[in-house]
Order: sequence, then C-alpha cells, then structure tokens
Amino acid sequence: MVGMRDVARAAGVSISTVSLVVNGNGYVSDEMKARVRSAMEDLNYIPNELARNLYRNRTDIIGVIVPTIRHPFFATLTASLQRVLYEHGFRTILCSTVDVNQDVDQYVDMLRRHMMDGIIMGAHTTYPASYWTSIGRPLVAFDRYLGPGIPVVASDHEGGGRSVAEILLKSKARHVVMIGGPREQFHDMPQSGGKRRAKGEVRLRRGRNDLDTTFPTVRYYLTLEHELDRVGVRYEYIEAGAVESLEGYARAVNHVLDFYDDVDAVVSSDIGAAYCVQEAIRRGIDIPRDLQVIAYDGTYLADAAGMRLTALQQDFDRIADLLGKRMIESIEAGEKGVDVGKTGGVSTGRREDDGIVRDAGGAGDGLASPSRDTGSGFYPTAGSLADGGRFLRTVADVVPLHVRIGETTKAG
Amino acid sequence: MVGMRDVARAAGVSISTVSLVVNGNGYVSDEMKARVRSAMEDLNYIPNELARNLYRNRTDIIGVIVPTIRHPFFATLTASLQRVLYEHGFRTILCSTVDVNQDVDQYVDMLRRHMMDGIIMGAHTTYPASYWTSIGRPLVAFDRYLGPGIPVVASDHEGGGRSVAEILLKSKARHVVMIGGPREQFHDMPQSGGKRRAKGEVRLRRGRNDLDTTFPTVRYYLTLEHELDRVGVRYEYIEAGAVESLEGYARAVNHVLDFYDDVDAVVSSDIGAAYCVQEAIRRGIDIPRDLQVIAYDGTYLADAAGMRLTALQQDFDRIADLLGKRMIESIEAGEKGVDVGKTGGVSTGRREDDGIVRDAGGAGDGLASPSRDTGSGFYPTAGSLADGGRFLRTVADVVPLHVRIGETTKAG
DNA sequence: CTGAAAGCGCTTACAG
DNA sequence: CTGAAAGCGCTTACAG
Repeated sequence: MVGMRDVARAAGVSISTVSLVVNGNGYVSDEMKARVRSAMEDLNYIPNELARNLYRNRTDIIGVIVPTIRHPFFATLTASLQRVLYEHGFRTILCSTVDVNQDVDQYVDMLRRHMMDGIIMGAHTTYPASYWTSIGRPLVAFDRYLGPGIPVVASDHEGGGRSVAEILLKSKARHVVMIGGPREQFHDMPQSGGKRRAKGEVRLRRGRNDLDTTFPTVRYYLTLEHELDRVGVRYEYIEAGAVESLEGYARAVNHVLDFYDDVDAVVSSDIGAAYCVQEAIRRGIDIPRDLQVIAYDGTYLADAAGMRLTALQQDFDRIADLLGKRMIESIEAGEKGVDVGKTGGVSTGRREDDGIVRDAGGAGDGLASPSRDTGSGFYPTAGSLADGGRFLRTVADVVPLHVRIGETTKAG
Repeated sequence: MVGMRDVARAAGVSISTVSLVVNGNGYVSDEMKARVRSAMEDLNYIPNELARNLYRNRTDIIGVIVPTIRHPFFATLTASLQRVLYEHGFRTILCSTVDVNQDVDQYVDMLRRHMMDGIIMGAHTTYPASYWTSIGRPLVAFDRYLGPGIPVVASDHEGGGRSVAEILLKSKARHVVMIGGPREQFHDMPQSGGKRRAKGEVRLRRGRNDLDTTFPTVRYYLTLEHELDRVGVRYEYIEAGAVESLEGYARAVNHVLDFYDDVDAVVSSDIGAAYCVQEAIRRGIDIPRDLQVIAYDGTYLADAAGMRLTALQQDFDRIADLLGKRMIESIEAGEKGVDVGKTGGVSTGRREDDGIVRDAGGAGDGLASPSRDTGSGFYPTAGSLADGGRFLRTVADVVPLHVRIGETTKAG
C-alpha cells in the first residue's frame, strides 16, 4: 500500500506538505503542488481515510435505525434520509432491528465506539429513558420519545387522526375498524397499562397514561377514537402482528371481513389497506359503496394496490429534512464540547433544550401542545409523561400529514 | 474522553495490559484482569474503534449499491443482505445511486480509501470493465457482469424466461406484452447496439451482441421472446421508465391497455404487474379470463396487489447468502495478499478465478453454459461477450427462480 | 511557504 | 505473565 510517506519521498518534500496538498489547506507554492500531484498520480496514491478518521474522531457516518427496510414506510423514509444525509456529507449505515433479529444495542455500541457520528432512531424499543440519555452522543428520535433532551421529529398524528375522522364523518361511516400494530407497543413505559377487551381485539384506554409511550402513532388511533366517540360512530381496534409481519395484516383483514359484516370502513397502514382492498374485491364487496378503505402513510403502495387508496400521506421529505437538521445540530454541539447528555444517569438535557415545542409547518399542531381544546383534557399536558413532564423540554418538530383522496372513499 | 491510558493509570498497569484485557488476547493474570475491569467500569471506558480500524486497516463495513431502496425488489434484497452480512460480522452502508442522485463514484472512492471493506454492486452502471477491475479491492456483482475476475451472483433469468413462457403456452396466450426497463440499459457495452422499432416500443435484436450487457435481466426477455417465437405467439416489448420510476410503469400499462386491445397477457416486474391489475379492474377487464398477468420478482407486493399475482419469485435469501459468501472470500483473499485485481488497467482476474461457472442450486442452469440446446445457438457462448469471452473465467453463481401461481393466470 | 515533531487511541511483536 | 516501544497513516500547530 502506497502512503503519504512514499509520495513525499518521490516528490522530495515532507509528509506535511503532501498532506497540505491533498487537503487543499494552508499555502503551498504552485511548483510544490505540481510536484506532489504528479508523484501522487505516478504512485496511484489514495489517502487512507481511517487515519483521518482517527485524528478527527469522526467518520461522517450516521446510523439509521428502523425495524425493517422491507416495509414501504421505512424504505421510503430511509431513501429520503439517505438523500438528506448525503447532501450534508454523511453516509448512512442501515441499522434494522427486525431484519437482523437484533435489538438496538449493537448499533448504539457502534455509536459509543465512534464508528458512527450519530443515530437516527426510528424503531421500537423498550429501553428506559436512562439508557438513551446515558449514551452521551448525537441521537435524534423519529416519531417517538426516548428521553429528556433527545430531539424528536414526529408526524402530526393528532392532525392525521382528525383528518381520517373527518373523511369518515363526511361519508357517513357507521362502523369503523382500525387495524394496527400490537397493543403492547402502545404502553411500553414503566407505569403504563392497557385494557384487553377480547382476544385479538383491544380498545385503547382513554386517559393520560395512554400516552406514556415511545410509540407516538398511538396518538393517531386515540384521536380518531375520540372523534368517532363524539358523534357515536361505532369502532373497534384489531391487532395485526408487528409492523414487519405482512401476513399479520392479511389475517387481520380476513378476520374483520369474516366476523364484522356490518363494517363499512377500514383504517390501516398502506399494507393493511392494500390487503383489505384485495380481499374485498375477492369477496365482491363494492368499494367504496359498501366498504371504505383509508390508508395511513401514503407510500407508493397506496398507488399500486387494487384501487388507488385514499391515504393520509406522510411528508417523508420534510421529516427527513428535519431529522437531518437536528442531527447536524447535535453533532456540531458535540464538537463544540456542549454537553450531549454526558455519561451516567439521566441528564437534564442538552443546552439547546429550551423547553420550546416547535412547529415544523404552519398547519402542524404542537405534538404536546397543552392549550388546544379538542375536548376533555384528553390530550397530553406537561407532567403527563413518564418522565415527569420533561417531554415538553425536548425539542420537538411536528410534521403535518396530507389527505390524498383516492378511489376507496365516498365523496363528502 | 477517557482512553486506555486513563484506565491503565487508574489500574496501575501498562496500556498493553489494558488492551489485552479488552480484547481477551494473550495471558493476563486474573488479578490484573479484575483490576483493569474495575478501572474500566469506574471510568466508564469505551474503546475507540477508529484507532482499532486504523491498525487493522479494516472497518467491517460493506457497501451495498442499489439504484433505490424504495423499490420493493431492492428493499427485499437489501434486507436479506443485511442479515447475512450481520451474521458474518459486517455492517451495511446503504449506497443508493438514484436516491442520492449520484453515480457509484463516491462509493467506490470510499472503498478505495478503506472506509469500507468491500462493495456488493447491484445497480446499473456504464463504467467499462477497466474501471471496475482497477479498483483492486473486494467487489462482488449482483446480476451483472462488471469485468473479468469480479465474482457474479445472478438470478437464473433464462430459466425464469422459460418458466414464464411455459405458463403462457399452457394457458394458450396469443398476444403477450412485456413491460420492462429502458432499452438503453440492455446495451451498455461498447460495441453493442439495439434496434428501435417504434416510439416507446422496441423489439430486442436477436444475436450475440444482445448479451453484451451489464444488465443480465435482458436474458429473461430474450429467452421469453425466443420461446414465444418458436410457437408463433405474438409479443411486444414496451418500455417503462427506469427501474426507479414507478409512474413509468403506470403509464406503460395504460398505453398497453389503450392501444393493444387484443393483448391477453402482460409480463412485468411486480410493480408493473400490480398497476396492470389495478387498471384492468378499473376497466372491468376480467383477469385471468381475458387478461393474464405475470409478475417477475415475487416481492411482498405480489401479495398485496389487487389480486394475488402469479409470480416468478426470486430467491432473495439464497442470493444474499451467496453474495455474502463471495464477499467474505474476496476479503479474506485480499488480506492474505492475493491479487484482487491490483491497481491500473485490466487485470487477468483473481487467483481463485479458475474458469469454472458454478451452479448455486441443483435446479439452476449455468448463466453462460454453452452446451445447452435451447435452439439455434441463440444463447451466449464463450467469446460472445464484450470482454473477449473472459466472462466464463469469472466465478458465477446462478440462483433459480420459483414459480408461484396466483390468481392472475389460468390453469394449464 | 516548508519541515520536524507530536499526537489521534489503539495493537502487536518483543524483551524481560 | 507484564511493560516499553514502535507503528497503523494521517493532521495540525509550531518553528524556521
């Protein structure tokens, strides 16, 4: 392997000079430059980035943790993230937990060992806040609360839930079934609990503890239920398997169509909605006349299903932009020596942690805005979270979803 | 940042002893071990992997190049690859060309600079063989020929083409349309050429030069055409956009259903097939009675489309296993100092390059097997490729596809 | 503008 | 079994 030393020798200069030429730093005379350059070409010199990494104590690599890259939602998000990170000069290490049958430990360890400059965390985890805050390295969470001081970028699931409710109310749905992820993931914080109604079916408990979760999607279901409740529309929540279990959705759909024959609307992720359309077509059910279907996510699958799905579309590009921005901020803060959580115990958060919940878009609502009146104090307020209310001290960007009307719902 | 030095000082031992304890190498007395361990815990010591990487000149990171992770085919492949690489102790850097709007250069550069230990190449490229062979670092190609000595793992597209033909012949299809990628990608080697038939439609030229391509999927179309030709079934090839352009497939499908009203079978990737089913349902075309649809790939999309698609399923796990195996071999060969292509010019290949085309499964056919009689010397033989026949000197694993009958084809 | 030196944090022969 | 030394290949102050 040819190194700087060889180039220096060949060009008859010192190693430092070669380094300056390679990096374009400092002042080097044109003649020196030319000599060094030609020596580099002659020897086919390629800098070894590992040495540079060691000196800089950086790799320009960000880890992106998702459950599985096969899922269209995470595939789309990861693609957007990759573009954004690339534009900021970072490469992406794909960290999927389900695909490799691993928890996040291995990836967090790489972060600790400086193999990655930061982690964007978009997978489910049961680790307590102290686990996350003790890492002391750049960490940004997507759509979940990990701990005080750890920035969050989230979709506006409350707005999403309200939009779905609006579509259903306008079209006079009378019996709605939601098909979603496993109930356990809704209540993974210490003091939480859920009330099981019947096998495979669960009605979310209404109350503050429902929001003690690292899985904010629950907010969408809760909002939707709340809205349907207000006008007396019947609804059930059916568990599909975990997010990665595509078959789970197929089974859940069959269960619904087999046993809930008066259902006139199904709400699920793109995958659940796609299966639902397929099965309805197979059974000769007329969509949207006898059954409406609403997809939550709006990936390409919403376009490639049996019918163009009416969908609540996530704004992947905006989410990725914000995640990237927060990550850069966090890395830069770390380089300036700002406390990024420090090792050991729960920190009181980062310096930028100013207690402000920021809105990403004009249309978005604060993730934890305590002032909105959607009825009955159902929404989270300061102090309602496991962490003793410090959630509000966490920087939170909230990204609105957009309604895209397709062929699977009736006109208002 | 606390380093080994601090631990050594705290434990009252030398740095080397700490290193030995951390890595479990050599002999250290239990007492020393205990002292060092407790010092590590007290100080919350975490080894800096960057220093280790520099010394080992390795990162245990593999780059996986695909056009876009959003496409279900590449998402599924990447997930399998990630699992396999993880099991071998490697992490995955996601390198998508379309998602970041970049060619492969940046990633190849990282490989050269030792930021990655190897690259698995599964995206389109127009670089000549000399570009690839001059990299001189571990490189394995998926489903494409990059240059002499660069191992290839490929799907058995000839077998796939024959299977599709068989389904169509049994079900008495009379007019088949294939919807596939842009013709240019079929002929990206220097001396190749394609014959354009009409706007948006192309009939692949039959001849040896058709196989002068880094895009082996062409073999599947060519085989299918050959088989249909033999029995006088009419067929056309319609170009959709590039692989990443999902809308391109939707347009192509509409074009076919608008202007080819006697078409009774469509063959395309999962995405093209899914759109086709959707559009057929919209138009009230009876599938499979009046139109059969066959999907090539068999990702989860084949299950989530408007009907369960009859599909030629790729064996993602087997492909990933083989890619991983070849990559490990290549890395180990490189560490032993075996010539891995060396820098500068076209090498004559790696040492393991024994001229043998290996079969991955009992059912698979050699990718370039010259001896099979499928009629008229249409298939590639030694010497037929741009590289002067050296393809045969390249290790090639061929993975068979499996037919999965769904609801979109008639019984035989 | 250029070179000698120290150092990034670890590993591995090599003496003891 | 343990320690002092050299080195992985580069960068950056710091003298000249």
